[in-house]
Amino acid sequence: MKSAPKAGNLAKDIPYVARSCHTNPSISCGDCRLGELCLPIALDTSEILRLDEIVKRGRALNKGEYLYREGEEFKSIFAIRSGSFKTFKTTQEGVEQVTGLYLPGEIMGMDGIGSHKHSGSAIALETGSFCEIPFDQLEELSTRIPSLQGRFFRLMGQEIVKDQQMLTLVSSNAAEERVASLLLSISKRNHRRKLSAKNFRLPMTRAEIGSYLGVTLETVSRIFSRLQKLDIIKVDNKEIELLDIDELKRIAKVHND
Amino acid sequence: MKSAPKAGNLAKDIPYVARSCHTNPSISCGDCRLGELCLPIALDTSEILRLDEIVKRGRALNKGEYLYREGEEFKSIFAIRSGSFKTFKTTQEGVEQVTGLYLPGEIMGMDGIGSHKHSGSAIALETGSFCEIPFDQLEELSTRIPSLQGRFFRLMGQEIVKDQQMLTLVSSNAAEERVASLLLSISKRNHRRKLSAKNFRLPMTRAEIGSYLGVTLETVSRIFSRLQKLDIIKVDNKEIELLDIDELKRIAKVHND
DNA sequence: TGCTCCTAATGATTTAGATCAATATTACGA
DNA sequence: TCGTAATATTGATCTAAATCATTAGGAGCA
Repeated sequence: MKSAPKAGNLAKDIPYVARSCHTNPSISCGDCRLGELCLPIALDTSEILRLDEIVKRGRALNKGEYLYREGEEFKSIFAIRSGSFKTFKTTQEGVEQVTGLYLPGEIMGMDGIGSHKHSGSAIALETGSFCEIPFDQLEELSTRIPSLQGRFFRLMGQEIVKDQQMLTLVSSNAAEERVASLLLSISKRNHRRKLSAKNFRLPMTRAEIGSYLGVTLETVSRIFSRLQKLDIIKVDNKEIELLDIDELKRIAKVHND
Repeated sequence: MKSAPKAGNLAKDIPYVARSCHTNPSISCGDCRLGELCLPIALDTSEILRLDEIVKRGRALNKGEYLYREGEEFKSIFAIRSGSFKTFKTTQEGVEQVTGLYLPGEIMGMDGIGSHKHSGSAIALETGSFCEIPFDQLEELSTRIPSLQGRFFRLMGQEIVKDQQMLTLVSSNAAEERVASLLLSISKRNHRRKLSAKNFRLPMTRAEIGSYLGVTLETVSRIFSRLQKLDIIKVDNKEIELLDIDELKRIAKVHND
């Protein structure tokens, strides 16, 4: 068994992972290395301090624990600090429909703003942590910090564009394109966080990926196998390596960047 | 030929339609009968006057004219006053993918907020008119009128939920369900505007509907024919009559309202 | 160490909807 | 008012992906 590196006696009994920057609940927005992806961007130092006052550092959640549930009263938005989360709706037949995948630095819960109720549920796909930002306080602060208001308008606008891209992807493209696009999306988002764009662990099962992309889990599995046979990706269960990103982009019909 | 009713000599040379309330460009937000669907809701009289000052009443657009184009700099959002509009993206193969249908009282253009560029284009599906609201001025006014800020946050939240519902619809449901859902959606939105929930004119062609729903135009046509044969709807080209809304809801798998 | 559950891979078969094709209908401009 | 182009319907055929079914890996646990 490989033991985790020691870092002074502060951490005697705490598992290594719990000491990393973004799982340390005491860290402030100004010091958070996710800041540039999150809300504080566009704020100056004193403004960040004011934001800090309303942000609640949430406890870690284990896999399967809920951040919020469909139909629940909307109170807060959530900034992911570590781990990964999915959002989903449950159809009246009891089938789960995945509507989103959220990685560190991304904001969840904006689906509740329009009606004061969450339109879907959110759960942790693995152990993760988050910051909770009470929305009424964020609104109040936004009227006093115009750049925060602008930042949040833009965040919501990005969410709209993201959802529309997903709609376009699912309504017009073949299964292989959808899978390729998802892999590229995760790769890109990892890259933004200074992680490897080529190697990553899929946070979702084949069934969840399929639900998200509007195909069956068998189709997802077959496409992974096919792309592996073509030496475009390497698949080891949930570990993915992108071997030929250009070819993947060609398949996903991504022309830009 | 049936002549339009006369209404005093003000309108001597102007076609009848041009005199209706929501195509009269001089009408103010406070007097607009769409107010309750649009931005002014939640504002008091003096606040509406301030909003009025920044709203530009746009000229009427003919079918096929653009409100904005993909990639164009984002400057304003648009409130539809009359007619109908679609938003769409053009794929690199030159195929048009419809991303939205907008009816009077609804707000378009929020796709540009996140990046200051429009992520898609918007054109008139028939003669229509709109109000243009410069976004920088709306932002500025929002910091001074908290209820306006809140109203706009909620509008954006609704857009997010709407897009996610569309995603869910397209990624999980059969073609017939998608068509039934679209008919019910138009019906419901007509009803909100005090128009008939049972009879309406489809503003889109079969091809546009198909693109929006992720099916081919032939499939749309076949489903219309099938639903007509079952006496669930009556189809006369673009004129639709909903004969059995409950059955349509059953097909669309809508349980609520 | 083996047992059970969950997840993934892969093959066989079926099917919903795409594609191709041929009219029919409607809208529109000269 | 006619003629042409755009739009819609309907049929025949094809195919990508769904469905059904089996086997194989892991992970967690007694």
